[in-house]
Amino acid sequence: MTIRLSDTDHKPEPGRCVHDYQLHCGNCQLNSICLPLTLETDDVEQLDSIIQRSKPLQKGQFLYRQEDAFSSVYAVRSGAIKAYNTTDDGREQVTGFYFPGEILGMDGIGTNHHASTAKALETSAVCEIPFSSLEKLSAQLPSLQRHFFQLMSREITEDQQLITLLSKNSADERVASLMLSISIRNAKRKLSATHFRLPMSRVDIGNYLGLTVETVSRVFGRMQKMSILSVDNKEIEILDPKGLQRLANLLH
Amino acid sequence: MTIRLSDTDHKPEPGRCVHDYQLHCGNCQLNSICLPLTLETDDVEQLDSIIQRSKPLQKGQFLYRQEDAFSSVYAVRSGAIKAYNTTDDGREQVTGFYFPGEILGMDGIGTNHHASTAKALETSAVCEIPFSSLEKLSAQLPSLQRHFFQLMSREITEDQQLITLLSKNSADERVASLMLSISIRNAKRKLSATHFRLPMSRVDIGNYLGLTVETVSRVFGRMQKMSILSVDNKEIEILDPKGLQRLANLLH
DNA sequence: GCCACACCTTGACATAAATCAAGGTTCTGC
DNA sequence: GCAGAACCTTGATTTATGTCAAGGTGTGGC
Repeated sequence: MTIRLSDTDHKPEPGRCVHDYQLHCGNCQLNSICLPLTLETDDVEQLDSIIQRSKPLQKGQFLYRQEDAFSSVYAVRSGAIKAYNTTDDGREQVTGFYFPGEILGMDGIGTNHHASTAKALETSAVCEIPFSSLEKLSAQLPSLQRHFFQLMSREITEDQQLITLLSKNSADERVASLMLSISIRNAKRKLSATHFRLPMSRVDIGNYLGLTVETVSRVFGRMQKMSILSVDNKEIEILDPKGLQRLANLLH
Repeated sequence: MTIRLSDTDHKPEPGRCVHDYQLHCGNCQLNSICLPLTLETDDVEQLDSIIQRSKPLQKGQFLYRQEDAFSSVYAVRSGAIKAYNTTDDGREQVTGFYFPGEILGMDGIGTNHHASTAKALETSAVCEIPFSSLEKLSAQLPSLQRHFFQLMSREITEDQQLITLLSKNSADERVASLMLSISIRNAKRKLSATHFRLPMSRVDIGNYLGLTVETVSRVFGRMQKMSILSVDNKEIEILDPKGLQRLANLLH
């Protein structure tokens, strides 16, 4: 259960693909949805130089824990991470799922301590971006400063959409919205928008959406019966995208 | 229903207090909880020079509306503002109440359009902070950049706390938490932590907390019966702070 | 290849909060 | 100071989702 981020003695095995460890922002396929988005080539190199890449996290390992001192934000390179809060009375609330190209950890900036715990849902690689370096570089590169402000702002609007979902929508609408969100985010990464494997358990989905496992399971059952989804354990196929949007209440 | 922010021909009436219109960040009593928090005297003056103050908003007037082009963030100087999202199907979700010293409008940075509508709950004065100026100044003043990153981060963690509240807590716990939040924010402004007037309606409270008006009203009734609160319409007195914390589930 | 455990599904029942309904109170404009 | 509107309260009833319970399925370790 050790965090391996600082482990640097990794030697690529002969004959094994090592591109993960030679990756730079400039040639990363995710850079169109990640931090370097709006940067010029020279600026990307500067950003690249502050980013630390490391060995992948295994399923169940922690990227950071609630109350840990905050020092970096992280970009997911591969895999999937869940972030969750633990309340005083020990209950957990999943606040987000992070897929490749997405940034997490910004909730620690305000207090210098992480306000949530981040855990790998499957084997995942992340880029660590030391915040102090990011701050300095941001002051020099207006487009980076702007971009980071925008990322944080988007995190705010996404949280507010989740607030609305939890407060106003039925179990079916919530699950449909999550499936659509994952579908859209897959499409952005040039993956199938209609056929994917969920990295998280039903418990995690329920926790994120404010529902019990049983309810999530029943909703999947109903959607399957309505031929909107085909659900085979964690394999999801969206059979009727319009129907799913209608269920999510996104189609007038 | 006009927004009066750009109205500048105000002439102080003789014998009427005009200090609102001569206020600077340097002498503002709220500056310990507002933007200038960590700035040196010279820097405060620079910040002060970009801030636009204006005539107060009357109750019901809009500071900005969802979809409006984003150009500024706002600090509340007096009164109270509510922010809410309107969904595609016309339902509203209150995402926050903003009191003096608090900053709103940051949800517009990500897309250059406001993601919510901000409406005055009572006569309110605000300071308008043009974002382009704030960005430029932030690049020059590291402590301002840091402070603004922190403000956005705190907005994220607060939204995540609301997510947890909506997802995991009962009606009583939600209402108790809101009362405590208002009490704590009042204390920060050197106002009474135990006796205050709610600027928002029961409908707004219910909307914010994901409850109906009837439920909110019944919860207040119950708390009154338990001698935790004294509720006289919008006048609230916290009779038993410990009891309220226990109800909010914040006391082990 | 099998055991154990975590994960998922389905059914029966309980319940918190929503909905529906009616009446009371407070505020606002004239 | 009055009329109308907006706001708030309280009661009776319904309902979506939670809880409890039991059994099925997939998966990783040995």
